[in-house]
Amino acid sequence: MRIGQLARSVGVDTQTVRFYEREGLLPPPDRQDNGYRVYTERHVERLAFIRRCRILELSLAEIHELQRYQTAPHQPCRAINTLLDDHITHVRSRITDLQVLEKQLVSLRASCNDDREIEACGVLDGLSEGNMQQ
Amino acid sequence: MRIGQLARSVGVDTQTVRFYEREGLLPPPDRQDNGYRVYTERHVERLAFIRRCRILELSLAEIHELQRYQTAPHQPCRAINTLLDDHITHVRSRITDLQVLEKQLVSLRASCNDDREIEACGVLDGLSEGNMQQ
DNA sequence: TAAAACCATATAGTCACTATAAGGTCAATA
DNA sequence: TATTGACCTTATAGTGACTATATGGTTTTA
Repeated sequence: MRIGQLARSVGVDTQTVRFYEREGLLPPPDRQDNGYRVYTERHVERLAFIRRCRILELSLAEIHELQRYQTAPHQPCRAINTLLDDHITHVRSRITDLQVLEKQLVSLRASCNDDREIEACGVLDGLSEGNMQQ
Repeated sequence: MRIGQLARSVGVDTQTVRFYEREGLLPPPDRQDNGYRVYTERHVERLAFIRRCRILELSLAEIHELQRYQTAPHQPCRAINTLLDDHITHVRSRITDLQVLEKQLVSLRASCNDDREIEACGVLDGLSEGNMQQ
């Protein structure tokens, strides 16, 4: 299978596939005589793994770490669970941050309506004066 | 006032101040004979405005747009409100995405405990098998 | 046979900084 | 006086995860 078919089958761009290879996330495949990359089912699985991790917004470094664990099947899996726990913590903290942000934005928005001149705009005023509760 | 004092007074790095100048967000200040930048109160206000916008996670492009509006004080301010509404929409949609993500991660995490071998790790298994509900 | 679709590499751009290198300026101290 | 330290300058590269572009070779299809 060539790079286009691999990419389509997993739903990424061919550029992204080459990028993952450069980053060491996807093993370099064999080449045809013309230099074209030839992929196997193993590559499809490996790329699909990366894609699923990315959908969960794991970083490439975290995916790398997971791949390293896969090469030591008889080690305890605590590190994997920890990695996921840390990621969950990260996601939750980002949600909290954004919820605070949303409140601030909504409150700022409430300080104006559409029928003013820019000079009197409550939003611009709120951004200009320092009465923001950090 | 020199760049260090300006930066400290607003809580950013001097590099960031120069970066904003290059990006056209902060007007180029006068220079001393030795080439040092000299800032005024106006610059402090301008930088503080940028900083407050950044705390609300407005992009530099959006901040630029707001600054353009400021130069036309008698135009109606609807565009400003719209910019903020769009940003609120963006933040809300990101929150929703992350909440979905969190559920998926927690469910994945529940499929394992710390006492297994990597080979049998529920988390790794969940990432490897394609039974993810997108 | 020619066009379309595919493949290759290399390089630059995105965003908002942050880090590093290499050097000039200035005031206070040894 | 020399030197240390804190400041300032510019230029360039790195971050993360791609995405876009340029340039050219190969294969497939009409």
